[in-house]
Amino acid sequence: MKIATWNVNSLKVRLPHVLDWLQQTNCDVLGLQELKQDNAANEKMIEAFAEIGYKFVFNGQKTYNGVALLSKHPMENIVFDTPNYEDEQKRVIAATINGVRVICAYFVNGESLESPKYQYKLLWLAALEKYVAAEMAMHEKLVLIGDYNIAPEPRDTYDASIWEGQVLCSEPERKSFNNLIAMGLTDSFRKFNQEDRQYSWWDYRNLAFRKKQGLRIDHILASQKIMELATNCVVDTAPRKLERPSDHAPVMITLQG
DNA sequence: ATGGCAGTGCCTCACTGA
Repeated sequence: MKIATWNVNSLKVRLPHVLDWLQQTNCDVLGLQELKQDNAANEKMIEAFAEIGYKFVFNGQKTYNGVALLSKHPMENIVFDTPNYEDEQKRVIAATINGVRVICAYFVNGESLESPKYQYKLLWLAALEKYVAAEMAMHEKLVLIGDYNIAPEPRDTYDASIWEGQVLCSEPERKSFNNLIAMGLTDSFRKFNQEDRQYSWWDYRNLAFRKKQGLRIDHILASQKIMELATNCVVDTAPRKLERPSDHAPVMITLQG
């Protein structure tokens, strides 16, 4: 079983990339972020995904945010948004697939430490932590996948002298990431890859991708029962090389069985 | 080679992203 996450930065623009990637990887489950379209537009894409064998459930809004799950297998107990947290922004969707609880999230960016959006980020993170803790108690097999907008360590940025202490790398954000780890989740990518310069996002500007100037901010955190089945976790940079790419690359975990 | 983004929408600018 393969489970992946991908911030597509507009599903309208990236639909061909997503369709091709699903067919090439034969991925079982793909969580999407930043669809940037409302559910009326999402509904019009159900058929395109069905034609290649994927079910499509979504939590969309116009212009901003929006998340979805694509799956070859039935999706059960679909939950939209973070329970017990009022949020106009559509950032979370969850489902159980083949006995695995999959929570797909588009974490708040935060803009800068001085921004009101940063305060929103910290409150949003606190609510997500509570939600994940409750889900962990109910599901032994669980993955929290998505665009975290958090680089967990200095080596997850192309230049720590620029990024340390800044948004995406601040102590409170990393504390929240580590709170998730403390719950029993594992940063699955680092279980299999300890190399430096491993990123999942590259700025469109300044030839950042070619210069390998990126950040590792898209993650698959997995429970112990999932890690026991995991054989690999990779960032697939191939879609970032296509014409009109998303600025993020997909991250995919492979499980045996 | 000195590069100067990309997406959306009340669309030729403003806003957001990371």
